[in-house]
Amino acid sequence: MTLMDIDIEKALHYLQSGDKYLPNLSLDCVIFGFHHNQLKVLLLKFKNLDFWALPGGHILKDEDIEVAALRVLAERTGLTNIFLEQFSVFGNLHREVKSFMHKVLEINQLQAPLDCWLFQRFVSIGYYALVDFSKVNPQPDTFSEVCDWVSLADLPELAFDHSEIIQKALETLRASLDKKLVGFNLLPTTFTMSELHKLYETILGTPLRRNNFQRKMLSLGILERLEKKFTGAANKAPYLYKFK
Amino acid sequence: MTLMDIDIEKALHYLQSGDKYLPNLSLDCVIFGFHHNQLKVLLLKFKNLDFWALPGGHILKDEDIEVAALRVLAERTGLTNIFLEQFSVFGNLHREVKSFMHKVLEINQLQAPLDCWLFQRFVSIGYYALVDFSKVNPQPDTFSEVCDWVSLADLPELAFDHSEIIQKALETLRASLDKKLVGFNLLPTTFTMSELHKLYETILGTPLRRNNFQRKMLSLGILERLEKKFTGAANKAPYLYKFK
DNA sequence: GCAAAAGTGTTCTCAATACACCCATGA
DNA sequence: TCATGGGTGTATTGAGAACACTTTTGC
Repeated sequence: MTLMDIDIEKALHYLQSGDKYLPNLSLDCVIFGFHHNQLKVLLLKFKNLDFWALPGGHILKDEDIEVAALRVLAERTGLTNIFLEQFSVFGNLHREVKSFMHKVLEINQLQAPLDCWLFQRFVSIGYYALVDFSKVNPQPDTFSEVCDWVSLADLPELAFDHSEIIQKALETLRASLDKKLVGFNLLPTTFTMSELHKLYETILGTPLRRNNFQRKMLSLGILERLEKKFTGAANKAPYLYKFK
Repeated sequence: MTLMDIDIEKALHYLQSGDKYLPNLSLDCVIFGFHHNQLKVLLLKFKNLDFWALPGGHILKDEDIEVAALRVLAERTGLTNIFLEQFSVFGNLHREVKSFMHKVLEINQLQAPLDCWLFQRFVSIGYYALVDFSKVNPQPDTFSEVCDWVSLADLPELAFDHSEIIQKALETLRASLDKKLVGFNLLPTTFTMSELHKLYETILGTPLRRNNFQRKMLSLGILERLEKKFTGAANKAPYLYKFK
């Protein structure tokens, strides 16, 4: 097995940068996107390990926690101005961060003292973000070889307790969909009713009657109807809408 | 002005116990109770200062965060087995914990080094708890002279950002009332429909039709009707109910 | 003309609302 | 017998579900 190189200098710098951040605290971002009628999350694959993980990070000592989350999001997606919401804190004693970190360092042949800050207990603040899939430019970090979208229906093996975190994020998203109308953050600025319909069906995991869905959405008074969109398909051209 | 004494030994011990806890992390508990048709929260009044605050605490290095919250609740109420839910994290850079701590120590003539752990930045995890008012036995802590119920409609001046925390807790409670049926945790094991009705009206802040409310509750199938309760009042005796 | 998908109309159902009425209780 | 609050009956309303139908588009 050949190993992927990691940037040793960057890695060592990271291992020694514990005093920049609030200790014992981390944050994990569940970044949702919608593409090809599938709900996806942006994940990182560790170099030389068959584990994926959520984009995450730490909070600078003089940084708002929300600003820290936005910073992490910007680093992984290239985007600013992202819809973002805190949804839960994961503070179990047995989150098993330490053993994963050991694996990551070992496989990459990095030495770290036993009292390295990364082996501490971490209480993690969970954020979920909704982005326009087409605008994202995924960027791996030092310890990951890939940063890519993964379908929620087909998640790989995840490190830490990140499966649980994604599950909880999804539940929060579902609950907020009707109540706070957050779904539009997953679409481009203009979209067809059919696209919105598919989005709702996918997130909620249940079929919704096309015609009733349309009436419901229109009755909310939050959509502005624009020109028609001619796709070349042999059917009536749908209107484009934008969110008011 | 005469000062209330504080237990110097306990206070000093507390000032030096920073290494027991996860640094930069705290938790605040919004404990709701219902009494005399009013929604109340349990607050502490600082000794020799005109500020009140939420019961709070820190997380031991080898303690689950939820266990820590239950420990704080037990210390202030004498109760175990409390309904408890995490609702938000407060991590603003400018929470201004430090200046309040200075005031508290100064007025009580306690010396603390400038690098004392209490002057750190704190990210605080907010929990709300619902308790049976009649079962609570409020216990002040070292730095407080009073631990008592305060009506939400009549809050005193609060330390830190505790007003904001209470507000957010109330919003969460309102949203959870119908969805998760958590309200019963605020009542004794048996109660009349009228009591439940008043509870809902008080929490939601809106009048609810008595008869429709009754039908709605009964139709949920979560109440068990028990014997009648004869109060001595000149009217039909209401049934007692208990939550299934 | 035809298939495919978009858009709208109409009925039905059920729960929430609003109103009315009867019942038990103690003074 | 009366006032008071508890409990139930019933008509009305409105939102959502289920059905049908018309319209537009490219082949």
